Amino acid sequence: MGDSGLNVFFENFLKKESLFLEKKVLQNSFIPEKLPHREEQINQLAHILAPALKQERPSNVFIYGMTGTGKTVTVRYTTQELHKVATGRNIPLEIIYINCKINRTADTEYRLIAELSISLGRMVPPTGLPTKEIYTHFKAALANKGKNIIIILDEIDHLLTKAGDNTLYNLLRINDENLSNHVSIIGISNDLNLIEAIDPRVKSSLSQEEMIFPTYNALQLQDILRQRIESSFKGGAVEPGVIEKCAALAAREHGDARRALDLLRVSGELAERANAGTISIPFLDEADDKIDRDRFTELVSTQPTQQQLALYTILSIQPRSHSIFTGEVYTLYKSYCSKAGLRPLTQRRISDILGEFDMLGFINAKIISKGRYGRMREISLSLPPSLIPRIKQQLAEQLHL
DNA sequence: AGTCCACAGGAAGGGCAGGCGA
DNA sequence: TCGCCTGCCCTTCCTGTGGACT
Repeated sequence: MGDSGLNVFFENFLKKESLFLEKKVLQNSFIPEKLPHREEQINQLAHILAPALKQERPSNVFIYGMTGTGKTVTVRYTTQELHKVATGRNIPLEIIYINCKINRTADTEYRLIAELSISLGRMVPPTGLPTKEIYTHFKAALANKGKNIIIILDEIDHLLTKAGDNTLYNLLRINDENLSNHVSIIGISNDLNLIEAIDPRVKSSLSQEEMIFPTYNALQLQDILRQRIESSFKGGAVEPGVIEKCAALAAREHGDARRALDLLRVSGELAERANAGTISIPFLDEADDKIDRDRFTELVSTQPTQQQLALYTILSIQPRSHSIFTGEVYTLYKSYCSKAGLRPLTQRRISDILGEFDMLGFINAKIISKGRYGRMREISLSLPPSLIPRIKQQLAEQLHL
């Protein structure tokens, strides 16, 4: 495309009518005015938090549910409403939301406490101080506020794996020594197993109240989609049948509302790019592919070199249909290392990396015993098969293999 | 009943980078 | 600028273990 060609393209781009009214309605940070099929949970949470309005300390809450079951949005919605009422009546109330997964803001004890202190308006260095010191800052910041404070720890399972339950234990104990204000904690997690494994003292304290969010079924997802479509797309932009299919695709993945909204948004973008006047089912299918593809290629390309090499090793074994075990991966990994001119990591480390891959959803690792012939991980790929050649290719290029 | 394989995964610590105060 | 602290990645050394084999 020459200069003038580009020019025409941009001009046309501007002239083109968008299918979207407000795209942000489909983003998962958006908090709608109504949350269909979550009335009960909102109600329950409201009951738990209401004492804050009377300057009493609400119970800690532990919320569990799969991804896309509306945990975060329900909590944000409810606390937002609570905050509105409190502000209207001059009741001191502070609500801090922290996603323990984003930007590594809270994957260590230090960073979490630093982040909390900053949220309370106290500047602290992002690293460098002894952990004890940072608690002193945090307590000082709390003392300044002298009111009810609700801390929302989203993806708290991430905090637990990274920082350990000691962090949470220390945080939960803040109330014991600090009388001028009340700290309540809302923990949100999508991994129930992990919570079962934590220190019982932490568990009982954190889950004074427990809420479990059920997954949405296809019909409920349809309601959610209809509600969002109303304000996100122009009238008639979405063809009949798209909502139903979109809900069905998302319901296939344990009723994930986030997935449903992403699907709709991406198919809208694809339709726009193709100059189609409406969103039809083929765009939806394309979006379904694209979302998987983007998620994994992004994840793979941002892995450190050694991790990439380990993944490449697994991918290159995979075409053979027999199951793969740790030993085979490690042996082959070492040979690829010499090929790529890298010093191989120890088996111990690779073992951990395989564990990370399991967590990331690249592989499915199961520990099995072959009796006399040892105990090891049985590895199968959980990447979408259609993506494997593409990812392998991408890794080969990045690793110069 | 006991052995022993081939790892899993815990504990401790080394080395390094980034950020701090002095 | 230096020494110091911490988190992170990694190694070393270690103990634990399900079940086929003897």
